[in-house]
Amino acid sequence: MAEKHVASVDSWTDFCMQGMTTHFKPNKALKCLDFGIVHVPEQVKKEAGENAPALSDDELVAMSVRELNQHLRGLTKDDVVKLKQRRRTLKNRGYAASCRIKRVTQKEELERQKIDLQMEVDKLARENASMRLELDALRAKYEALQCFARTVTRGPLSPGKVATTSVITIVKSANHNGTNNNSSAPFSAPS
Amino acid sequence: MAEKHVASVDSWTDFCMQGMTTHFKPNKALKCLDFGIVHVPEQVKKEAGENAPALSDDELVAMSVRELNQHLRGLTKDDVVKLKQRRRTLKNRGYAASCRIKRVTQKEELERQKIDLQMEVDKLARENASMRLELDALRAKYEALQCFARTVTRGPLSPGKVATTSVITIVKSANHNGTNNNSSAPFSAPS
DNA sequence: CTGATTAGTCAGCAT
DNA sequence: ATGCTGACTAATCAG
Repeated sequence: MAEKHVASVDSWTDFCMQGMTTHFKPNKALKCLDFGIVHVPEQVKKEAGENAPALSDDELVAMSVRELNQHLRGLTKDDVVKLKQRRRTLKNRGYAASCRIKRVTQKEELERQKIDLQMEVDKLARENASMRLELDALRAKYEALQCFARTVTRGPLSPGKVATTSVITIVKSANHNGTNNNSSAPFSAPS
Repeated sequence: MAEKHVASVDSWTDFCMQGMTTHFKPNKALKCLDFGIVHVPEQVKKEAGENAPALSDDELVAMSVRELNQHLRGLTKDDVVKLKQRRRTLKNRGYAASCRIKRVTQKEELERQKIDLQMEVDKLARENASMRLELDALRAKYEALQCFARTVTRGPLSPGKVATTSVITIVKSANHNGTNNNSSAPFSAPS
C-alpha cells in the first residue's frame, strides 16, 4: 500500500509536460531581465500535424470550459486527457502563486498592525506621563491650598473647641494687590 | 536561452530517484496512520550486488562527509555522482521543512507580539481613563476649595482695597467637629 | 470540479 | 559544499 507512485511518476509527468513551458517560466518578475512573453518555442503538442493551433499556456489557462471543449473536438482520448491535465497543472501554478502572494500580504499586514499598535502605545504612554505630571502638580497645589485653608480656618483659634457655625481668621498674605495671578501660589486657578 | 531544462529534467530526476523513498515519504506526521518506520522496501541502490549496505535516507542525510567518502569507495563514478545527488536532494528536503517551520514560527511570533501590544494598549488606556477621572475629581475639589478660600479670604471685605499683609474673614461652616474626615468636602485630603 | 494548501524537488543565491 | 528561499508540481483537502 501507499507505493502507488514511487518511480513511475516522473515519466508520466514528462509525458504530460510535452507542450508546456515547464520550469523556469518567466512568470512574474523573476530574474528574467526584460523579455516579457518570449519563449513559446514553436513546439506543437505531440503528434500534432493535424489542425491544433498549439494553444499557449496563457490561452489554455484563461479558457472557459466551453471554449476548451471546442478545442477538444477531433482529438485523441489521450490528447484530451493530456490537455486537461496540462490545464490543471497551469491552474495549479496560478493557485500556488496566489498562495505565496497571500502569505506575504498577510505577513505585511501583521507587521503594519504591529507598528500601528506600537505607535498607539507610545502615544498613550506620553499622555499618561503628562497626565501624571499634571496630577502631581495639581496634588501639590491642592495640598498647599489645603494647608493654607486649614491655617486660615482654625489657625488662630484653639484647636480643641471651635464654633461650628462661624470662624474668624487672620492671615498674612504676600499678595500686593487683590487679584489672582495664576502663579504657583495657592490662589492660582488650575491650569 | 533559458530553455536549458524543458523536457529532460524529469528523466534525469527519475534517474536520480532510484534508491530514494521518494514522494509520499512517511516523513513526519503525515496522514500515515500509525506504522512508524515501516517501508524501506529492501531495495538496493541500482546495480548493487556488490557490498553496498543500501543506505537508508536517514543514514545518508545524517552522514558526515568523511563517512560518506568511506561509503563511496569502490563505486562507479556515476554511482558516486548519483549518491551525492541523492544526499543533496535529501538535504534539500530538510531545508524546505526548516524553511516552512521558520515561516510559521515567525508568523506566530508576530501574532504574539501583536497580542502583547494590544494588552499594553488596553492597560495604558485603563490607566489613562482612571487618571483622567482622578484628575477631573481633583480639579473639582481644588476649585471648590479655591472658591472656599476666596470666600474666606476676601469675602467679607471690600473687594477693591484689601490690606496686603493681613486679612480677617468670617465664614460659615457645616463641620460639627474640628477634624477632617476625608469626605468630598473642600477640606478632605487628596486620595 | 475549482481553488487553496502542503510537502517535495530544483534553480539560484549567499556564505 | 551547505543552507535557504522562490517557483513549480502533485497530492490532498474543502466547498
